[in-house]
Amino acid sequence: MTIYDIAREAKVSPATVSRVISGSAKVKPEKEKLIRSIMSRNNFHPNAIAQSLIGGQSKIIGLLVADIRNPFYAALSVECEIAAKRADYRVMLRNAFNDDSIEDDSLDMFAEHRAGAIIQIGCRVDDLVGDPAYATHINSLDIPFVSTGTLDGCNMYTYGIDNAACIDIAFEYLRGLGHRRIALFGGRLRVRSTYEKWTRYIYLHGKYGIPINTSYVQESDYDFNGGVECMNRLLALPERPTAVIAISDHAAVGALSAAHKAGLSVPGDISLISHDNTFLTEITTPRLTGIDYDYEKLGGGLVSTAITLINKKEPPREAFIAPTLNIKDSCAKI
Amino acid sequence: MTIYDIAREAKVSPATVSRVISGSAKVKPEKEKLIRSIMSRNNFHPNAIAQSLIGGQSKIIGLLVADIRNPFYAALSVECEIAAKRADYRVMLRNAFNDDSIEDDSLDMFAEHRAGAIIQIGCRVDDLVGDPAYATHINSLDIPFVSTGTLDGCNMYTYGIDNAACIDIAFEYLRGLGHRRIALFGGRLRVRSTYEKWTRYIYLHGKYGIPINTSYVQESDYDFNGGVECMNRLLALPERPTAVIAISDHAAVGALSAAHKAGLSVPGDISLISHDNTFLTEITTPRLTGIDYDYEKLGGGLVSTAITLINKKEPPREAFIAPTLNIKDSCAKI
DNA sequence: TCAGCTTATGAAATCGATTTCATGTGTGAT
DNA sequence: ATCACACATGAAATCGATTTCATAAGCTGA
Repeated sequence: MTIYDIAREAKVSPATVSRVISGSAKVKPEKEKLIRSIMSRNNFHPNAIAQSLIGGQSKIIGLLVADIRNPFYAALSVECEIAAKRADYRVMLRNAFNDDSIEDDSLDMFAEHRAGAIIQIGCRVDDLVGDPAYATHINSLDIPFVSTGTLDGCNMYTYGIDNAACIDIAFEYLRGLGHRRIALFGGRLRVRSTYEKWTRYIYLHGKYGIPINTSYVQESDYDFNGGVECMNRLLALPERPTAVIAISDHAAVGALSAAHKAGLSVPGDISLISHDNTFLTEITTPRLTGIDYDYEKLGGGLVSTAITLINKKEPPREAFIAPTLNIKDSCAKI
Repeated sequence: MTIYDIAREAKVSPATVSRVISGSAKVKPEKEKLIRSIMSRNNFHPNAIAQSLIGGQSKIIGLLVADIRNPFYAALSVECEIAAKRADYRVMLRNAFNDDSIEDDSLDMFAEHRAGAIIQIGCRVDDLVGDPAYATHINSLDIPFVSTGTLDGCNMYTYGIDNAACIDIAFEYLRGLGHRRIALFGGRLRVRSTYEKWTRYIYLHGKYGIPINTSYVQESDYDFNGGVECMNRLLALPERPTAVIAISDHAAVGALSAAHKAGLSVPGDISLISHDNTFLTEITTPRLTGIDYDYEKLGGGLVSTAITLINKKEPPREAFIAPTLNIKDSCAKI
């Protein structure tokens, strides 16, 4: 069933059918009614491929995430999908698994499908020291590129999270509860968002005249075992912290588990504050207090930036949403 | 950059360039070398849209899941994506969120993009009493349809999990540990997979002459709170079970939390066995023993069934993979 | 009633690759 | 030397929608 079949049945030209579908020009009401009835009777759906071919691009947004099994990416990708749908776009999802070749391959795949825009969350766009080859690759595609992160030398747009504000909120909250020995863990400093958090963490120590204990910053993978390892190292210190800031929920859950295993109570013996506020924070005991993001706003912002670019308008180069504090049960006064 | 540009530069016809790209016919080695060098120098990628238009269908498999934020669906969709890529197909993902209208809309969207096949996991294909309208909708698309579940009246193929075997394994394991008062919870009986588990659960009671306590089957949503509620109900019974089988990890985590809150030790006071073996089973204390699936095989089977159908071959109407037991720390001898 | 407009519509080109069909070239057999 | 056949290649049609351009029909006002 194509517009030609419909045109024949309605005794009009394919052009007229097309005009009814796209609403690009007026068609006599009786004809329109007839065409619409034939379309619905035959359950006709216009061929998106043919539409894309003539339009030069498809109504697809390529979405490249590090790993959808990570609840943070899952939550964000769902919001992107919903926002895209509202604008009549679809999402083509790929997982990069921190594998550079998959990342490159995904870009090419999006290009082959003539994606209108590409959104990337995680992997090489998060590196503090960007890979120039990857930036060149992205630039060569000539497809609008949007990310929560930044890649130097790349013609891209950022819609992300204010990382410094995350630490401000967490730090001030813990300080208000009386904590002075505060640790930061569960990420890699070579990742820009983590580096920015670390920078702010140091800055705040200076601001309040709190001496810095270099052992209080512990690097690890962003997962359960990373959290376990960091917490074990922190607990082994001669003067252990009274509060810890985890950079991801996944690592926070590991840290909580390690604390429990060491016989410590959270928040009785040590306070724990996390980032991301995924469902993981609800399934632990105690539930995890943490930095929360407006996922709908973040996903919506990424998508609307992408669509603005598709429409040849100029969105802000950079935008950062303000995080909030979601107080649950894992922090206490000292 | 199109095949015409390349043809002009190589002083050949577009047809020859196409033959090099698709390998559909022999081209003189020198010409082929020249064409390839021009393609790579210009970073050329064939327009997948044009290829799809002439081919009548795209190399896209539509993947419809209930909610990617559920770790079970995330794990499975990742495997589908990997398997699809191996066959040079891409996945277009949609979340249905148990909303019938989104489910219908997703089918239409896949049809508009001329997906070669559709794979659905969860939602209406899991209903014990299928929706005939949905079956009609699927049939009308004339696109191969594959699912882990079954929908009566629908021309579809099933590649799923042997649900009865799941219960066999869990039940036998608990029986071997000495348990006789075994509960089943964390799902809805109107969902076929859950119903099949429940049926087998009853059957096994008959087989071993164990009296059935109807309060030992507790229905709930497949999430944390569902698990909490079920466990609270089970613990309030005059004769509470010594072991419980959860139908999903998410509910199991809730049940564990509720047991802890009630001051019970797992597995000291009550044994807990789960299904899915997602990463959630690793982040609880104790880690959860449970029924495990070979996700790679399951995802691969769904995709290869789909691709077999795309290639006009006939795969098995139904196939079920055998689950296994993954013993961790949440079950003990009575 | 007719010039001058607006409005509705169809014919045909277009997007970029694939594929069929026809043709020209080269090879080997007789 | 000639015929037959394999092989490489180009011209042109094709997929299904959109869009431009031209034209016919309908309307307005002098």
